[in-house]
Amino acid sequence: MVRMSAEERRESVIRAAISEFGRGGYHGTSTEAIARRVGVSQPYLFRLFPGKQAIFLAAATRCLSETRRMLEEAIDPDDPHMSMAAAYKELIKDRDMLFMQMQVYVAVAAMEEEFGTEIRKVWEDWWDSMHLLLGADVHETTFFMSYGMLINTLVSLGFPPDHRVWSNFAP
Amino acid sequence: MVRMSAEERRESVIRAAISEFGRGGYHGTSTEAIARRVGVSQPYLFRLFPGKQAIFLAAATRCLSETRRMLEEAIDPDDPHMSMAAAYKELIKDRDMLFMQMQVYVAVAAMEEEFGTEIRKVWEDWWDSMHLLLGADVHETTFFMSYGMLINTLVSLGFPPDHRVWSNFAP
DNA sequence: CCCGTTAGTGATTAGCCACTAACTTACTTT
DNA sequence: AAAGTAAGTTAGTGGCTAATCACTAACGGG
Repeated sequence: MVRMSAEERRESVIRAAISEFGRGGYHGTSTEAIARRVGVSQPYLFRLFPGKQAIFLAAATRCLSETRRMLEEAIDPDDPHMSMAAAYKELIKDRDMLFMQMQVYVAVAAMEEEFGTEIRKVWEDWWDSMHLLLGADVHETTFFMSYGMLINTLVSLGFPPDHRVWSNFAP
Repeated sequence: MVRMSAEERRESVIRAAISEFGRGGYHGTSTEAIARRVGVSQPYLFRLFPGKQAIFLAAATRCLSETRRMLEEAIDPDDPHMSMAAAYKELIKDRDMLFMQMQVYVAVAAMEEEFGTEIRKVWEDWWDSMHLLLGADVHETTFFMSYGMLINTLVSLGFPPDHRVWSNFAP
């Protein structure tokens, strides 16, 4: 048994939660499954977090801000178009994170009052950050985020990279 | 009590399922809830469909092909860009359908083997149809579908129409 | 080395949910 | 009107799950 500080454990829980919720969604994931992945008993999660919703919310915000951070690092403001491809390629690598992103969107749709306000804020910040990086051009920003969302969809649906629906992304 | 033919009932079930699954997702929706909305006892669903998965799959394919049909009707091949806005506006009206679309994507991600093959086929057909309508220009098609997926996201997240993340869509 | 604090567990429970079996009600056909 | 068939119900079961409670093991400071 490895003892950790509560803060470190919470960190592990968030990472595990991103993977588990990413696959099963909010309702399809049991706290048991998360606990198992962390390597800790299920009741202990409720000492680290007030409830399942809190775990999901922590994982959700982490997922979005982490994704944002990766994009910020990958984009070159001097040549946004060229660096965009590289940025997306980076994102696609982490399937768990990408699935979780989609789960966040549907979770907000389903549980507006629980998650809406907080998640919108994080997403908004992300949008603003991209907006600045891309030269504060609304068309450019919308274009960029659109592509991201389509990629999310294509990955979620499991289309192989050589499928024609991808044809615009690998020239 | 209103008696219907099994076929008519199945139709009602599919419509109810789109609404219910759209909100709760696969795991967050009980067959009880669907039955209640249809106005029928819960066990009877299992006479109309072999199981919950079958209901979801029927609702999922219906949702995608219905969405496709609406777009096909709304797009004017002579002026795709102008008609696109109108097409999307039409789609956004039916929140249940839009939410269901998102739920389909995450459901495929989570349950590849159950839904993957069938859903990919329907989506592929949709993509091909748009591709033709838009003059078989890969850039144009990708652009179009991208915008659609971003709109899905923004609606799911519940951003009000006057929010800046929408600024590119209401010129 | 002891004792307060912090990390962690085992057992349990109330509620929910997909699915089954056995039965009833209503329409149709002859 | 009887018999057959298709639409629908009531009652029930086994499995799972979020959350609680009472408890134990390990660390660290004086």
